[in-house]
Amino acid sequence: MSEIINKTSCQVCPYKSMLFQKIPEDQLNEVNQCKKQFRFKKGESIYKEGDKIEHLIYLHTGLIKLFRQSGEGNQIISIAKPYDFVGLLSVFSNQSYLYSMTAIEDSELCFIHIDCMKKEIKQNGDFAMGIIEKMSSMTDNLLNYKYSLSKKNLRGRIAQILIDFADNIYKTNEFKLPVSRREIGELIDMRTENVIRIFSEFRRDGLIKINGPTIEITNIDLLRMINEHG
Amino acid sequence: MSEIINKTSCQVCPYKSMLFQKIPEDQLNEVNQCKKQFRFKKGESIYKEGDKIEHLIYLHTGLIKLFRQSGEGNQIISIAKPYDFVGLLSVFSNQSYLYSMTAIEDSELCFIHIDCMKKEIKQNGDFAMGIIEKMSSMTDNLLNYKYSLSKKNLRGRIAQILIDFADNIYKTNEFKLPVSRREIGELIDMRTENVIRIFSEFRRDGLIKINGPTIEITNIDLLRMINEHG
DNA sequence: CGCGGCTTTGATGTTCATCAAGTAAAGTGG
DNA sequence: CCACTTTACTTGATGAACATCAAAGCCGCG
Repeated sequence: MSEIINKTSCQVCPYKSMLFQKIPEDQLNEVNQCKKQFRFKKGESIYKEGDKIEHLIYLHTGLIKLFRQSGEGNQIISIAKPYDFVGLLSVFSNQSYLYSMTAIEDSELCFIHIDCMKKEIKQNGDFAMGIIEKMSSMTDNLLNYKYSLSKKNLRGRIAQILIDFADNIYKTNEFKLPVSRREIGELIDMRTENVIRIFSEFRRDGLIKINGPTIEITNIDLLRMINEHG
Repeated sequence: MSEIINKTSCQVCPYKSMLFQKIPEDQLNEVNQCKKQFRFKKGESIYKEGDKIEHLIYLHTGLIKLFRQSGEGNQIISIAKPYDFVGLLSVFSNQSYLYSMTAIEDSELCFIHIDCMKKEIKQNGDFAMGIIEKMSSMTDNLLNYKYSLSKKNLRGRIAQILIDFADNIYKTNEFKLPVSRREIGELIDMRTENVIRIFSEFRRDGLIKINGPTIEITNIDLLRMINEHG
């Protein structure tokens, strides 16, 4: 089960976001009042599609998947990593969450009450502008990511996701995959069988090594080539 | 060539957006000072990818396509219709436009200087909150649209775009297509030949009539079925 | 008139989803 | 702790959907 943990005061929080740096001392105290910190274990559900939106979630450590149930089989929208505002893009236009969220690694999260955010936005123009800029760049990134995926063939998509894990999430060429083959398929829109097939192909061709759940990228240059030209 | 046209004062503008209704009289006068109105003819380019961002564009009448050049062949991101803020999603996080914009019908646009928008956001919390809500719902819609497209087969995609034109843009079952077959392909991610093939198929099956550039939907119920189940 | 762009149809090939079947790993209850 | 069930992983065979290639008609425009 998720557990509540002691609050770090925003003033000294090591995860203090660029955004909250724009808030003066006294207002930051208000934010402190309306936030809670939680720890979720790998596999635990944080919110489900349709739950009432009450908090904006800021991810300190861990990984969260955002996904949507669509008949048989889910669709993963994105994977949030530390310093991300999880689901920021839709919290301000909906009464309830459009996506479910589940921790895919042990995670620590800061829950900030949405009314508190709104109040802050209304009374602090710089903060509002910061939120807008953040939303704007998140949208750009998401669209870019999805568009570049949709143009690629299957090998190119697998290459992209491996590079993404190595470069942007784990910052190393050897890492433990936090998602199953099926989940990878749900994220980059292909069948589980083909995810496996191309992993095997990459292994045979010496691009990666697979040791149980851990992946080591052994030829990142070629992988980048496949990512670009796939 | 595009021509500048006389400004309507925001106070009495018939296109006055939900957003600007939140701005009090005196501040609205400031907005009036920093806006220009233009008329563009069908086919005219408004901005190109990479141009410096100086204005937020609000579409009064007409249609605008947002697209991106990607090597051979463009990719159409979306088609903006009256009362849309064109490109709102990325104007606040970039120095230059990520997408090109071209009028695909004769259009009238209101150009509001971006600095003016930012100033308004900072000094008016309700307005800021309005922009945030607008961005949030635009992102939701865009993602929904693209996801529902990507899951469909080609017939389903053509059905969706026809329904979209009929329901959301022209509000009638008979309309003149503002885009070529190739552009339709660029929007819903398929080859020109297949766009044509499926149009012909739909014509043979009595779903639509094609008279030169105009399309008449003759069996919208079946078209909706194909849209849902394709 | 001839050139280029848009449209159309047919033939062919590739990519990927689907189906099938089997192994390994991990959770479940007695 | 072991039988049992379920879930993840893996490989091969087949077929459907779609891209690609080719060729020709149409139309506007210089």
